[in-house]
Amino acid sequence: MERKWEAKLKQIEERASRYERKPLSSVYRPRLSKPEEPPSIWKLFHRQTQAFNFVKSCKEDVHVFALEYKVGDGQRIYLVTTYAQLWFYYKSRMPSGLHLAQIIIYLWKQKNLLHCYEVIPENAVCKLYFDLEFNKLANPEADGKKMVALLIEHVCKALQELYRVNCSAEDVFNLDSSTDEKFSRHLIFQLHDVAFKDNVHVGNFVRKILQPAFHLIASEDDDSISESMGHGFSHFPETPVKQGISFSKMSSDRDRGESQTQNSKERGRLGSAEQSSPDLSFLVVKNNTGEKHLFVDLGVYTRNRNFRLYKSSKIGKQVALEIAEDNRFFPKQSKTISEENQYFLSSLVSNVRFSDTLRILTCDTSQNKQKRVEYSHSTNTKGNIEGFHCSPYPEIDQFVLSLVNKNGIKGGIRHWSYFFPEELLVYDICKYRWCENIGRAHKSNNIMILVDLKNEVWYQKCHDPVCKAENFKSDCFPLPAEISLLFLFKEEEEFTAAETMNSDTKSPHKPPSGLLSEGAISDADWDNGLDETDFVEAAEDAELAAAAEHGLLGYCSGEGEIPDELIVQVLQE
DNA sequence: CAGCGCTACCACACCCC
DNA sequence: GGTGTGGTAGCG
Repeated sequence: MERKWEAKLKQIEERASRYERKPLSSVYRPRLSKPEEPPSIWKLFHRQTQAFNFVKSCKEDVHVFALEYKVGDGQRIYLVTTYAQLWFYYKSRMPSGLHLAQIIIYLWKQKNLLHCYEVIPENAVCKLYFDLEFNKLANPEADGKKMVALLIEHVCKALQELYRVNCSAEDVFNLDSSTDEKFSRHLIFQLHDVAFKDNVHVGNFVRKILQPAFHLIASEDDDSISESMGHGFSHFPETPVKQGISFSKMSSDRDRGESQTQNSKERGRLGSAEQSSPDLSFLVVKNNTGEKHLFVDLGVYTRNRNFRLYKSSKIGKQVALEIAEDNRFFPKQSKTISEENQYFLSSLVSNVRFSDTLRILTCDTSQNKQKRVEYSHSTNTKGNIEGFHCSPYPEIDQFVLSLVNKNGIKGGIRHWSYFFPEELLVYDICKYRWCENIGRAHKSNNIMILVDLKNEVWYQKCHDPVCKAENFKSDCFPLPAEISLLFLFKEEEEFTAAETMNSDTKSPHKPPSGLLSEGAISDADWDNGLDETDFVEAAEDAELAAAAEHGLLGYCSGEGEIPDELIVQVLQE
């Protein structure tokens, strides 16, 4: 494979020098992609923050992926694209009807997607996921499949007890990346209309429900396992603690006869209410130095965690994540999306489908709970969220503040609530009491501003008993376009449309234009970001882009040649 | 020219018995 | 010896 690419590289270099000798003419030719087609986005960045900044500036539903590109020190670059486009290049089958130039681009992109990771953005809603592993040689008696099944059972029970969420092994996408030496799995839970607030909350949840297992590895000697189980800990203690902290805390609690700390008090209280701890001894494995560890890797719940994609391998390794033998999750059949694509989409941790009934689960640590009183967001029993001062929608907060800062009165947001089914943000306003109903400010009652995200309007109500009695609601006013969130949902539709276009069922003779054409340009565009010092390069890029327009986009006219130096440049990176 | 976000670990200072 | 801090190698 490597040799083939070296040969290809040489070929491309030769062609590049040909172009240097005989440059392309600069006749303008409009691009072929039709306006209604989804725009192509394929941008590479050296820095993660640049990639995320680009995502922010981008109207389309794009995501950040990390590509490993150098063997050894795990160096990564960041790709921003849509799920649909990524899948187009990612899937192994070569689409028919491509020109040579397009095939080269296709192959280049595909080669660079072999070691591809999803970046799970911090503060982004995501699925529940697990990274599981143990060394087979150090644990000859361990039955990996059985351990996975027991873990899933335990997690489902916990979801039911803590959040009243129903699920089973059929909702768990089970991916295998095992080798002869290592048992390795990824589990991605496909909960219906339920997701976690972000992956830090997922981590808190996982630590919380695995806490009974921490005692088992905290003990130095092997035979104290059964003894340390009998302390009456609850199934899912109130205060999830970090693994590292919990070790020392637990052991010191035990040493002191366990009574003083708040933690142990809580455990005692809850412990008496619950039955004895579940037996999580199946989670304890040994590493190659013989130390006890958990089967569950707790290090994968950090901010912007890179999580390897379905069908990707680590650089320098052969084994990719594939559907496990004992996987029991099967995506819904779709006419427009291939089964493989469905699996791919299901494997993405931050690919959460929005719906009217989406419930966002949270799980805080005890430390964060204190902070939360100050910043205050909380999920009530219905799964709606509320808080003080600022909502998760800063743009809307700003807009609401602009409404209540008028005529020298400085209004503020006292409290907000978000109602999922209605997609309604309710702001309790302070200091600004102007009421449309009475045409003046109330003397002692506050008003509310309601933002209806579904219908993209806002209106005013108030707490005054008289206004309330007549169920007063002001006229609706449209939200300013820039804060309208409808695009979010529109994009869901667009995304589906894009899927349809790129699906395997599409006419084999028509390559998804737009994807290839613009992608070719963006490839060279190692986004220099806002680095003005690079204008020389930028000028070169512009030339190359022009070249690309002549060559690559000509898949109908058939005269196209690849803007080679561009690809050579990228390949050499 | 160019990854990121941690945790475990170590060295050291400071404190108290 | 216990505890807190600050810097860093190295893991995931």
